[in-house]
Amino acid sequence: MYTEWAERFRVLGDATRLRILSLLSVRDACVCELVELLPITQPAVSQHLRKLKLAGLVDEYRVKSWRFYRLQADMPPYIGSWIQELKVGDSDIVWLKTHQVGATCTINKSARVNSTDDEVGMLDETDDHR
Amino acid sequence: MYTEWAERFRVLGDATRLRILSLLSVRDACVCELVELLPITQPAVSQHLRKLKLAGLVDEYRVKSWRFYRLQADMPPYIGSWIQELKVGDSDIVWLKTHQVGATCTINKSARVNSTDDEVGMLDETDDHR
DNA sequence: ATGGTATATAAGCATATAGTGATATACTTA
DNA sequence: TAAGTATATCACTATATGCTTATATACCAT
Repeated sequence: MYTEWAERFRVLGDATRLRILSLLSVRDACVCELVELLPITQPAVSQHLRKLKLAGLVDEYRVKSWRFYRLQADMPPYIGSWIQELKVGDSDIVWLKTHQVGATCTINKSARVNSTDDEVGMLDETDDHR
Repeated sequence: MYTEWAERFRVLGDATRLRILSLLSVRDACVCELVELLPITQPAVSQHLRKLKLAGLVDEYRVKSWRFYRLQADMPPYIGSWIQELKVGDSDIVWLKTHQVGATCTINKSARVNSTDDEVGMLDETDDHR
Protein backbone atom coordinates (compact mmCIF):
# COMPACT_ATOMS: atom_id res chain seq x y z
CA MET A 1 0.00 0.00 0.00
CA TYR A 2 2.88 2.33 0.80
CA THR A 3 4.55 1.15 -2.36
CA GLU A 4 1.57 2.02 -4.48
CA TRP A 5 1.45 5.59 -3.25
CA ALA A 6 5.22 5.90 -3.29
CA GLU A 7 5.21 4.93 -6.93
CA ARG A 8 2.60 7.54 -7.66
CA PHE A 9 4.55 10.24 -5.85
CA ARG A 10 7.75 9.22 -7.52
CA VAL A 11 6.13 9.91 -10.87
CA LEU A 12 4.97 13.29 -9.61
CA GLY A 13 8.39 14.04 -8.20
CA ASP A 14 9.82 15.53 -11.34
CA ALA A 15 9.43 19.17 -12.36
CA THR A 16 9.16 18.37 -16.05
CA ARG A 17 6.32 15.92 -15.49
CA LEU A 18 4.53 18.42 -13.29
CA ARG A 19 4.84 20.99 -16.02
CA ILE A 20 3.42 18.53 -18.53
CA LEU A 21 0.48 17.91 -16.24
CA SER A 22 -0.09 21.62 -15.85
CA LEU A 23 0.04 22.10 -19.61
CA LEU A 24 -2.51 19.35 -20.08
CA SER A 25 -4.72 21.03 -17.53
CA VAL A 26 -5.06 23.89 -20.03
CA ARG A 27 -5.93 21.67 -22.96
CA ASP A 28 -5.07 18.34 -24.53
CA ALA A 29 -1.85 18.42 -26.49
CA CYS A 30 0.03 16.19 -28.86
CA VAL A 31 3.59 15.13 -28.30
CA CYS A 32 5.07 17.52 -30.79
CA GLU A 33 3.42 20.46 -29.11
CA LEU A 34 4.87 19.45 -25.79
CA VAL A 35 8.24 19.12 -27.46
CA GLU A 36 7.97 22.74 -28.58
CA LEU A 37 7.12 23.90 -25.10
CA LEU A 38 9.67 21.92 -23.16
CA PRO A 39 13.44 22.29 -23.22
CA ILE A 40 14.05 18.59 -23.81
CA THR A 41 14.11 16.27 -26.79
CA GLN A 42 11.16 14.34 -28.20
CA PRO A 43 12.26 10.97 -26.80
CA ALA A 44 12.50 12.51 -23.35
CA VAL A 45 8.97 13.83 -23.66
CA SER A 46 7.73 10.44 -24.80
CA GLN A 47 9.34 8.76 -21.85
CA HIS A 48 7.78 11.17 -19.41
CA LEU A 49 4.40 10.61 -21.00
CA ARG A 50 4.77 6.87 -20.73
CA LYS A 51 5.43 7.17 -17.00
CA LEU A 52 2.50 9.48 -16.52
CA LYS A 53 0.31 7.06 -18.42
CA LEU A 54 1.47 4.03 -16.47
CA ALA A 55 0.74 5.92 -13.28
CA GLY A 56 -2.80 6.52 -14.49
CA LEU A 57 -2.40 10.28 -14.62
CA VAL A 58 -2.85 10.85 -18.33
CA ASP A 59 -4.28 8.93 -21.21
CA GLU A 60 -3.91 9.08 -24.91
CA TYR A 61 -6.02 9.18 -28.06
CA ARG A 62 -5.13 9.44 -31.72
CA VAL A 63 -6.09 12.04 -34.26
CA LYS A 64 -4.66 11.60 -37.71
CA SER A 65 -1.03 10.84 -37.10
CA TRP A 66 -0.87 12.63 -33.79
CA ARG A 67 -1.15 11.16 -30.37
CA PHE A 68 -2.91 13.48 -28.02
CA TYR A 69 -2.50 13.26 -24.32
CA ARG A 70 -4.95 14.52 -21.74
CA LEU A 71 -5.38 14.36 -18.00
CA GLN A 72 -6.98 11.11 -17.02
CA ALA A 73 -10.63 11.68 -16.19
CA ASP A 74 -10.64 9.79 -12.90
CA MET A 75 -7.50 10.60 -11.01
CA PRO A 76 -6.40 8.89 -7.85
CA PRO A 77 -7.79 10.78 -4.85
CA TYR A 78 -6.05 14.05 -3.97
CA ILE A 79 -3.94 14.13 -7.08
CA GLY A 80 -6.52 16.02 -9.04
CA SER A 81 -6.51 18.83 -6.50
CA TRP A 82 -2.72 18.88 -6.39
CA ILE A 83 -2.60 19.37 -10.12
CA GLN A 84 -5.01 22.26 -9.91
CA GLU A 85 -2.75 23.78 -7.32
CA LEU A 86 0.02 23.96 -9.90
CA LYS A 87 -0.11 27.31 -11.50
CA VAL A 88 0.50 27.24 -15.19
CA GLY A 89 2.95 29.73 -16.61
CA ASP A 90 1.31 32.61 -18.44
CA SER A 91 3.35 32.12 -21.56
CA ASP A 92 2.41 28.45 -21.63
CA ILE A 93 -1.25 29.35 -21.44
CA VAL A 94 -0.91 31.90 -24.22
CA TRP A 95 0.93 29.44 -26.40
CA LEU A 96 -1.63 26.73 -25.93
CA LYS A 97 -4.59 29.02 -26.49
CA THR A 98 -3.21 30.76 -29.55
CA HIS A 99 -1.79 27.82 -31.41
CA GLN A 100 -4.12 25.88 -33.58
CA VAL A 101 -3.89 22.23 -32.74
CA GLY A 102 -1.58 20.46 -35.13
CA ALA A 103 -0.36 23.65 -36.75
CA THR A 104 2.96 23.79 -35.01
CA CYS A 105 4.44 20.44 -35.62
CA THR A 106 7.18 19.27 -37.89
CA ILE A 107 9.38 19.31 -34.97
CA ASN A 108 12.78 19.16 -36.52
CA LYS A 109 12.34 22.23 -38.60
CA SER A 110 12.87 25.71 -37.37
CA ALA A 111 11.36 26.73 -40.65
CA ARG A 112 7.65 26.82 -41.25
CA VAL A 113 7.61 30.29 -39.77
CA ASN A 114 5.86 31.76 -42.74
CA SER A 115 2.56 30.65 -44.20
CA THR A 116 0.84 31.28 -40.93
CA ASP A 117 -2.49 31.41 -42.64
CA ASP A 118 -2.18 27.84 -43.73
CA GLU A 119 -4.23 26.40 -40.97
CA VAL A 120 -5.32 23.00 -40.02
CA GLY A 121 -9.01 22.61 -39.61
CA MET A 122 -10.71 21.59 -36.44
CA LEU A 123 -10.12 18.12 -35.31
CA ASP A 124 -12.31 15.30 -36.28
CA GLU A 125 -11.23 12.64 -33.92
CA THR A 126 -10.81 9.39 -35.70
CA ASP A 127 -12.59 6.99 -33.50
CA ASP A 128 -12.61 5.22 -30.31
CA HIS A 129 -11.96 7.28 -27.27
CA ARG A 130 -14.25 8.33 -24.49
CA MET B 1 6.72 26.52 -8.82
CA TYR B 2 7.10 23.09 -10.31
CA THR B 3 10.43 22.43 -8.67
CA GLU B 4 9.09 23.12 -5.24
CA TRP B 5 6.23 20.67 -5.60
CA ALA B 6 8.43 18.16 -7.39
CA GLU B 7 10.82 18.21 -4.48
CA ARG B 8 7.98 17.63 -2.08
CA PHE B 9 6.64 14.73 -4.10
CA ARG B 10 10.08 13.25 -4.52
CA VAL B 11 10.42 13.06 -0.76
CA LEU B 12 7.04 11.34 -0.58
CA GLY B 13 8.03 8.98 -3.36
CA ASP B 14 9.62 6.38 -1.15
CA ALA B 15 7.72 3.62 0.62
CA THR B 16 9.92 3.71 3.70
CA ARG B 17 9.35 7.42 4.19
CA LEU B 18 5.62 6.98 3.74
CA ARG B 19 5.68 4.28 6.39
CA ILE B 20 7.58 6.61 8.72
CA LEU B 21 4.95 9.27 8.18
CA SER B 22 2.19 6.80 8.91
CA LEU B 23 3.95 5.69 12.09
CA LEU B 24 4.27 9.29 13.21
CA SER B 25 0.59 9.78 12.55
CA VAL B 26 -0.04 7.32 15.40
CA ARG B 27 2.27 9.02 17.84
CA ASP B 28 5.60 10.80 18.02
CA ALA B 29 8.53 8.43 18.06
CA CYS B 30 12.24 8.60 18.63
CA VAL B 31 14.75 7.37 16.13
CA CYS B 32 15.53 4.17 17.94
CA GLU B 33 11.89 3.19 17.96
CA LEU B 34 11.67 3.69 14.24
CA VAL B 35 14.80 1.61 13.87
CA GLU B 36 13.04 -1.22 15.65
CA LEU B 37 10.02 -1.00 13.43
CA LEU B 38 11.76 -0.63 10.09
CA PRO B 39 13.91 -3.20 8.30
CA ILE B 40 16.78 -0.79 7.74
CA THR B 41 19.74 0.43 9.74
CA GLN B 42 19.83 3.45 12.01
CA PRO B 43 21.81 5.64 9.59
CA ALA B 44 19.23 4.95 6.92
CA VAL B 45 16.44 5.98 9.26
CA SER B 46 18.30 9.15 10.18
CA GLN B 47 18.77 10.03 6.55
CA HIS B 48 15.10 9.53 5.78
CA LEU B 49 14.19 11.71 8.71
CA ARG B 50 16.51 14.44 7.55
CA LYS B 51 14.82 14.49 4.14
CA LEU B 52 11.39 14.54 5.70
CA LYS B 53 12.48 17.39 7.91
CA LEU B 54 13.99 19.40 5.08
CA ALA B 55 10.75 18.95 3.17
CA GLY B 56 8.86 20.41 6.09
CA LEU B 57 6.92 17.22 6.75
CA VAL B 58 8.23 16.39 10.20
CA ASP B 59 9.98 18.21 12.95
CA GLU B 60 12.04 17.21 15.90
CA TYR B 61 12.29 17.83 19.61
CA ARG B 62 14.57 16.46 22.29
CA VAL B 63 13.74 14.57 25.42
CA LYS B 64 16.68 13.45 27.49
CA SER B 65 19.02 11.94 24.98
CA TRP B 66 16.33 11.04 22.49
CA ARG B 67 15.28 12.94 19.46
CA PHE B 68 11.61 12.62 18.89
CA TYR B 69 10.09 13.21 15.53
CA ARG B 70 6.53 14.21 14.87
CA LEU B 71 4.43 15.28 11.95
CA GLN B 72 4.92 18.96 11.28
CA ALA B 73 1.96 20.89 12.56
CA ASP B 74 1.64 23.09 9.54
CA MET B 75 1.98 20.93 6.45
CA PRO B 76 2.14 22.05 2.85
CA PRO B 77 -1.39 22.32 1.45
CA TYR B 78 -3.23 19.05 0.91
CA ILE B 79 -0.45 16.86 2.20
CA GLY B 80 -1.64 16.95 5.77
CA SER B 81 -5.07 15.67 4.92
CA TRP B 82 -3.61 13.14 2.59
CA ILE B 83 -1.47 11.64 5.32
CA GLN B 84 -4.58 11.11 7.40
CA GLU B 85 -5.78 8.77 4.70
CA LEU B 86 -2.67 6.63 4.82
CA LYS B 87 -3.63 3.41 6.46
CA VAL B 88 -1.26 2.40 9.21
CA GLY B 89 -0.49 -1.30 9.55
CA ASP B 90 -2.24 -2.93 12.49
CA SER B 91 0.92 -4.40 13.94
CA ASP B 92 2.58 -0.99 13.77
CA ILE B 93 -0.29 0.54 15.70
CA VAL B 94 -0.15 -2.17 18.33
CA TRP B 95 3.57 -1.79 18.71
CA LEU B 96 3.40 1.95 19.13
CA LYS B 97 0.51 1.83 21.58
CA THR B 98 1.93 -0.91 23.75
CA HIS B 99 5.53 0.15 24.01
CA GLN B 100 6.48 2.63 26.62
CA VAL B 101 8.28 5.52 25.06
CA GLY B 102 11.99 5.08 25.48
CA ALA B 103 11.67 1.62 26.91
CA THR B 104 12.75 -0.24 23.85
CA CYS B 105 15.96 1.35 22.86
CA THR B 106 19.55 0.24 23.11
CA ILE B 107 19.56 -0.56 19.51
CA ASN B 108 22.92 -2.08 18.96
CA LYS B 109 22.50 -4.95 21.34
CA SER B 110 23.72 -7.57 18.90
CA ALA B 111 26.07 -5.32 17.05
CA ARG B 112 28.41 -4.51 19.89
CA VAL B 113 32.04 -4.50 18.95
CA ASN B 114 32.59 -5.91 22.37
CA SER B 115 35.43 -8.34 22.59
CA THR B 116 34.69 -12.00 22.15
CA ASP B 117 32.64 -13.53 24.93
CA ASP B 118 29.47 -15.19 23.87
CA GLU B 119 28.33 -14.37 20.42
CA VAL B 120 25.64 -16.89 20.94
CA GLY B 121 23.20 -17.86 18.28
CA MET B 122 23.96 -15.18 15.78
CA LEU B 123 26.05 -17.42 13.63
CA ASP B 124 24.06 -20.62 13.90
CA GLU B 125 24.12 -23.12 11.14
CA THR B 126 25.27 -22.10 7.74
CA ASP B 127 22.77 -24.12 5.81
CA ASP B 128 20.44 -21.26 5.01
CA HIS B 129 22.32 -20.06 2.01
CA ARG B 130 22.58 -22.28 -0.96
C1' DA C 1 5.97 1.25 -53.00
C1' DT C 2 8.15 5.96 -51.73
C1' DG C 3 8.86 9.56 -48.96
C1' DG C 4 7.66 12.39 -45.04
C1' DT C 5 5.94 13.17 -40.45
C1' DA C 6 4.88 11.70 -35.61
C1' DT C 7 5.99 8.93 -31.96
C1' DA C 8 8.11 5.10 -29.52
C1' DT C 9 11.93 2.25 -28.17
C1' DA C 10 16.95 1.08 -27.52
C1' DA C 11 21.48 1.93 -25.86
C1' DG C 12 24.61 4.52 -23.36
C1' DC C 13 26.11 8.05 -20.12
C1' DA C 14 26.00 11.05 -16.03
C1' DT C 15 23.94 11.89 -11.88
C1' DA C 16 20.85 10.90 -7.97
C1' DT C 17 19.27 7.84 -4.49
C1' DA C 18 18.86 4.32 -0.78
C1' DG C 19 21.24 1.37 1.45
C1' DT C 20 25.51 -0.19 4.24
C1' DG C 21 29.45 -0.06 7.83
C1' DA C 22 32.52 3.07 10.12
C1' DT C 23 33.00 7.00 12.72
C1' DA C 24 31.91 11.45 14.86
C1' DT C 25 29.06 14.12 17.94
C1' DA C 26 25.87 14.92 21.74
C1' DC C 27 23.82 13.89 25.85
C1' DT C 28 23.44 11.26 30.37
C1' DT C 29 25.03 9.17 34.25
C1' DA C 30 28.19 6.86 37.40
C1' DT D 1 36.22 12.35 34.28
C1' DA D 2 34.98 8.13 31.79
C1' DA D 3 31.72 5.14 29.83
C1' DG D 4 27.48 4.25 27.65
C1' DT D 5 23.56 5.43 24.78
C1' DA D 6 21.32 7.96 20.92
C1' DT D 7 21.78 10.08 16.75
C1' DA D 8 24.09 12.22 12.87
C1' DT D 9 27.43 12.26 9.31
C1' DC D 10 30.99 10.20 6.21
C1' DA D 11 32.53 7.18 2.56
C1' DC D 12 31.25 3.88 -0.35
C1' DT D 13 28.37 0.76 -3.49
C1' DA D 14 24.60 -0.78 -6.25
C1' DT D 15 20.75 0.56 -8.56
C1' DA D 16 17.49 3.91 -10.51
C1' DT D 17 16.60 7.98 -13.17
C1' DG D 18 16.67 11.53 -16.85
C1' DC D 19 18.78 12.85 -20.60
C1' DT D 20 20.79 12.23 -25.25
C1' DT D 21 21.53 10.12 -29.97
C1' DA D 22 20.32 6.55 -33.01
C1' DT D 23 16.95 3.66 -34.72
C1' DA D 24 12.42 1.45 -35.21
C1' DT D 25 7.53 1.70 -35.87
C1' DA D 26 3.13 3.78 -37.30
C1' DC D 27 0.54 6.51 -40.06
C1' DC D 28 -0.44 9.61 -44.15
C1' DA D 29 -0.07 11.33 -48.77
C1' DT D 30 1.63 10.97 -53.26
